[in-house]
Amino acid sequence: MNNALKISDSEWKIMKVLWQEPHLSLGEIVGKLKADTSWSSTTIRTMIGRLMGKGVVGADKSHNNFRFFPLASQKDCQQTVAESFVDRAFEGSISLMVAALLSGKKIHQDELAELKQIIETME
Amino acid sequence: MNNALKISDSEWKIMKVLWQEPHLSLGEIVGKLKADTSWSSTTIRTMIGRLMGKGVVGADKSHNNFRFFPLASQKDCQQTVAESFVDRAFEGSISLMVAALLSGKKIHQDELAELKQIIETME
DNA sequence: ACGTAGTAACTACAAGTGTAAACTAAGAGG
DNA sequence: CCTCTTAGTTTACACTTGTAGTTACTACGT
Repeated sequence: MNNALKISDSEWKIMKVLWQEPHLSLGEIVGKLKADTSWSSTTIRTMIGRLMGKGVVGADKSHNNFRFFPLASQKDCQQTVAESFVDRAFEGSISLMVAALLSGKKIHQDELAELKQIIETME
Repeated sequence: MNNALKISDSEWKIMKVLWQEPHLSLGEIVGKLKADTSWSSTTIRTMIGRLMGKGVVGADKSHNNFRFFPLASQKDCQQTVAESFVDRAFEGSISLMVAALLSGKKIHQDELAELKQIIETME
């Protein structure tokens, strides 16, 4: 995912399913997505095709049908999009973004603790 | 900006100019954008029109031409987009996102210090 | 009064996104 | 062997985004 490819919102949902469990068939992906979307299987298939076109999803046809799997790791994709997001909306400043997020209403105390820990393990 | 409006990448650049200095004419906006884009003035005008359509930019026609100004504050917009971004890419976990960002190569020590401070002033 | 510069307003158009129907092939079950 | 279910493939279509040309207006300076 070094290439600056754009994964759209909807496509991202499919990637999440695949990251969580690779090598799924179309039907299985549809099943997993039933929960948060009401996309038809052809819709999902279209998006998988686009993701393959973007080189972030691969397919292998073992038996009769394809099984799809991610070609880019979630970590890499997350990092890439996070960086470009921070650049675009916060001039690259992580702290500005965190400040904006923390100023929003509901910050769990846990979240703060975790954050603190991450930063400490970092330096 | 409570409405979940989408401001596209390019539009965002225009908003930034307007946030930095409101009440600019088209020509002035074009001037400010010369630095990082090579958009023609009609292109910019088109985007301003779209932003007005989305209700995030207003115009007042004082003399002969319009002066544009933001109707949504940068803070609000940043918070909105940051929240939706974290939700989409990191399941809402700020710490996950920060971890991803910090694991990227170049983290300035300053950045870390600032972050730490933000978190401390927070609890 | 007239050209010029800056704008407004309208139109355009390709690529990307969201969403899916339709048609087809092919294995699974009876 | 025939039908049903699943999946693959093709085609579609509206909306958004990026990008801009064209045409018409209007104040401003000469």
